[in-house]
Amino acid sequence: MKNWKRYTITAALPYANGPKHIGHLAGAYLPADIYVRYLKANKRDVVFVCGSDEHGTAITFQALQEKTTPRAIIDKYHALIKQSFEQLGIAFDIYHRTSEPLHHETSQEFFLDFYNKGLFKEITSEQYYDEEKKVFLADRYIMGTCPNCGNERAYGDQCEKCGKSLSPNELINPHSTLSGKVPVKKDTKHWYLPLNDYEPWLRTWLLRDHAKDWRANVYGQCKSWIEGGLQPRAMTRDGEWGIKVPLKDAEGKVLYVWFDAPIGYISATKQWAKDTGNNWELYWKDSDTRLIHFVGKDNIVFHCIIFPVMLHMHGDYIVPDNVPANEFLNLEGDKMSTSRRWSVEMHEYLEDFPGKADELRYVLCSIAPETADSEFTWKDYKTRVNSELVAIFGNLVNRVLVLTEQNFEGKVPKAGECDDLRKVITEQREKISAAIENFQFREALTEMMNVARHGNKMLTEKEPWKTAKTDKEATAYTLYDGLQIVANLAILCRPFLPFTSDKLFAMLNLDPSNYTWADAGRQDLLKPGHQLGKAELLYQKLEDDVIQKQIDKLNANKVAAVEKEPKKVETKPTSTEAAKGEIVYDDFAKIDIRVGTILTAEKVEKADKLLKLTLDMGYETRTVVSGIAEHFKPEDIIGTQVSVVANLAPRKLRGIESKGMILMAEDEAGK
RNA sequence: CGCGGGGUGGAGCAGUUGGUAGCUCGUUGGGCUCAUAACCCAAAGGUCGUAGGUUCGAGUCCUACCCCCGCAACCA
Repeated sequence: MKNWKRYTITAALPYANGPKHIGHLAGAYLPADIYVRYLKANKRDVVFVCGSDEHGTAITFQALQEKTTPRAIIDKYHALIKQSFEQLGIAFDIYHRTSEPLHHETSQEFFLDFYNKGLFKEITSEQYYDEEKKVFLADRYIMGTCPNCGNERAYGDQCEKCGKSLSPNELINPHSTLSGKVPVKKDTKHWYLPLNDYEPWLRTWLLRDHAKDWRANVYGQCKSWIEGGLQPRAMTRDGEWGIKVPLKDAEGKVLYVWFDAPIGYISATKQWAKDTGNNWELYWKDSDTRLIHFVGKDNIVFHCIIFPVMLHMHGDYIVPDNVPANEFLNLEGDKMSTSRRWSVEMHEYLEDFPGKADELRYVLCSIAPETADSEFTWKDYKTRVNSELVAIFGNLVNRVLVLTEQNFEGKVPKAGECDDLRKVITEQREKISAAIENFQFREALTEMMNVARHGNKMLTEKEPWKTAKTDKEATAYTLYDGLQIVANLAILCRPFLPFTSDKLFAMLNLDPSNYTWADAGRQDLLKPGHQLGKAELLYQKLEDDVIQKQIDKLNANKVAAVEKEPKKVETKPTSTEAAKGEIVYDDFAKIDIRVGTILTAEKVEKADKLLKLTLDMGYETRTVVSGIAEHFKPEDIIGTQVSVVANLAPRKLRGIESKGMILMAEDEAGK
């Protein structure tokens, strides 16, 4: 393995158009932070950079819609996100922002370097332009009639109704979703990165040289992109919000946000170097520097293909040695989404669980989506905190300290010839190190917890509470070892649980800055006679009501989101099923039809036609499974009223109990 | 349609180069009582998506198929 002199660690720049949720945290920031803390505990030379990504059309459009300025939006969310990270212990060396002049300069230099070397391809094309709003329209902001199915609300990139991919040119009667006006076609010139020219280089660097050390999901994705044939990609956009293209004939054009965003890592490093008196170039241009990008799976292509190509094109820069991308973290069975309000935002968690950053870090690390999508549920959160963090880790610390308090007045007793802790803990330390270096943070966390498990086991075996009455010497030896385990835990848990580590050091009356990773395994971290600090509980057990409140909040958010934007799809009850033969009045009279409001709707797994609905019947809420998924999208029918056969016998459909039957249809008038 | 990832005991996950299927939680029984009813021990529980194939031997390699997630504005 290569002996790296220094490390440049990046975590994906959060897009400053809203708060960021715990999925983002689990995907990129937490693993990056654990890795960095581990490296720093090993006294490695490392810089950990991140910052807000503040450009891009989405922010412009959001400002238009909210009748505010892009600047107001980014200022608000930059501050919010930055503070959340701090409170969660994500210890960036610098959290920069792409709106800083330094970043604009750096990005423009990059652009000009490519331009002057003649590396860009200039391509002129026709694009739709909204004359009222004076903007070029992204495909998604154009709506029209689908040439395939006649749906009048098809988007410029795809018709949601028939699923066909479209280009804006195919739409019949296109109009701008911003102004409602008919857009005009205008010529526009852009600069393209000829990714295809670098395919041979990518094949060598990525497909050949990183076939073994990159994660399967990352490697597979990249391979698919490369083998699918790379296309030149526009690196500029029409617009006002962003970094100006530094050319004379480029009025009204800005750099594509994916051109400038990754350069944000470099700008941030420059700013950090300036602030701390370091040389930024060593961290980006020295071949002994290891560059690692922590991102989520949606960012793989940018960090594994586009940005490395840019760095390679420039010539002076190193390229990433690894991109340990995580998959997605789902929430209570559904994909997380800030806009749909189905998420746990970092700042909301911090408000609702003050002082519990480590609890979240622990849970997210133990369920991190390292190889596949994983799932966060509040019930699981509670279980992991209570039966692992509290019961195993917190409890061990507490019992050791309480016993020491009771028997030795809070002073470290004398050492004995007890177990060879040194060997056990050193072994664990090596396991944790190996796991972290392979980006297997879940595994690493488990091995850290095993140290605490070992401590609990030792106490049970030695029974110091019994020997205290008969053999004071034996008690001393046992508690001496117990205290050494706790001290070792303070070191070993530090990458994962930094706040806990600080508390532990304080409780042991030790200065954390005196200890490095290599000290883990020592059996003499605490000297006999050393006075310990005040013991306190590391964690509180979580009660059911706290968790239930979060679940209720989620469901309430879902309903609130529905009320905020009433849906246009209207439905009407019907019960005409004459084709199936007549029924007598008595049969009909048995049917108890009631009106219910759809609170939630979601696709049923493993079923194309089924939707799982939650209905508010007025007198109760009930779950109904209905075979309407081919005709209605879940989000479109939420909030609508439907007729329900309320006394239909409950029946299990795909494992979900359905209590009732929906009667719905839609006619031409939508009545 | 295609491409990438995944499909392992009740739940969440490990399984590196093929050689007796592991871990955490949960469940059951027992022990202990210093500790936040916490801790320790033991047991039950899996035909490793399906069907073929290669091999002395496959969760692990090959083929076909099924299911889930992603690849599509934004988004880890």
